[in-house]
Amino acid sequence: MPEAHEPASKDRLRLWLRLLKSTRLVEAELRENLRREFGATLPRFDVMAALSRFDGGLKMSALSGVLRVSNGNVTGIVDRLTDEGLVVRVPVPGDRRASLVQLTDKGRAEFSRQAAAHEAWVDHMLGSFDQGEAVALAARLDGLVGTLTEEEDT
Amino acid sequence: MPEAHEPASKDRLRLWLRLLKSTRLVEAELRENLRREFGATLPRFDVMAALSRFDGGLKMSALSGVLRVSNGNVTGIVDRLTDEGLVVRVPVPGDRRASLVQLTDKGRAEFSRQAAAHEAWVDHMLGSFDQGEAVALAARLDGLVGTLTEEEDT
DNA sequence: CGAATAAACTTTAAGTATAAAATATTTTTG
DNA sequence: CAAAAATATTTTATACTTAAAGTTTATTCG
Repeated sequence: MPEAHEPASKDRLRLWLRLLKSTRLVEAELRENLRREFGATLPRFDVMAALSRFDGGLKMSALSGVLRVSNGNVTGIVDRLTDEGLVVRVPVPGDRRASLVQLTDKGRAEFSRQAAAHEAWVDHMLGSFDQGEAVALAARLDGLVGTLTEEEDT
Repeated sequence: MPEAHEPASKDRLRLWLRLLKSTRLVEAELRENLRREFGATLPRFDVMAALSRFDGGLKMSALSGVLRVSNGNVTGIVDRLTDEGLVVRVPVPGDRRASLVQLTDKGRAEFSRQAAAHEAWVDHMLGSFDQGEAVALAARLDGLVGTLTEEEDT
């Protein structure tokens, strides 16, 4: 009796566990580096990164949508960034419920230092992927993101 | 003047962002499913999964090592699993500092239900990877995990 | 033996995270 | 126009997370 193949589900599970483990390793290292080099955290970096991609700033709800974290969560992170003078909440004319979060000059300067270091850390950690492999795998994962986000909107 | 190639670091950064986004999407879905179907959470599932792989149980420190989370973190999760009657802390003969965490019968039964559902969810979400692709990518990521963990131990 | 060191855990403080409820403000509609 | 529904955000309650400090117990070694 020939050996049965393992079901594909087992291999997909293994793939998921590897994906999770590598992501967590990289994330932990980035988190630690941000803390050590800048006294910053990953969530704060993520918020600043999102704001730096949108001139004019983002509303709280847009921010939580882009980052895919809950509304209440963003409130706290923006509060702390505000305390540190890196972002400001600007009232939205015509809608007194909403506010626009923007990077301050200080925030922009700080973010560009952090972003440069961040890119270098990632480049080093993923150095075993040559450029072609990086492009190909990124595209493949983009496909996955596509199927996952379509489904969710159903 | 010919267009300069983008530096590899940009492509590695893009790869990292995709990796992060796909992992978070899958993780969020698993978290939500665990909550909805079992009233459970991912950290609790992870602890039970680790315990189920080691008959005889694990010491707190071993658990935090396997899961790569801090000591103090494991304390809280095990506390809650204990309250729910899914695990127990058994004293280690000869070392009154340590204790061995073990799944109870109830914990084992509960975990096997959750694990089956978990595998099916992952299989569905990663369904766009055929078996060969899953095996190949898992191997590639295993290599990445290797380089990342070597470095850290330096 | 006894002091110093190490090991196993827990506690604490601060930050991050979610879901759900509460608040305030628009917009829609009967 | 006023009641109802929808939006934008904050608050609350609970859980997870880490780093650092603290407690208790074991081990080492002078």
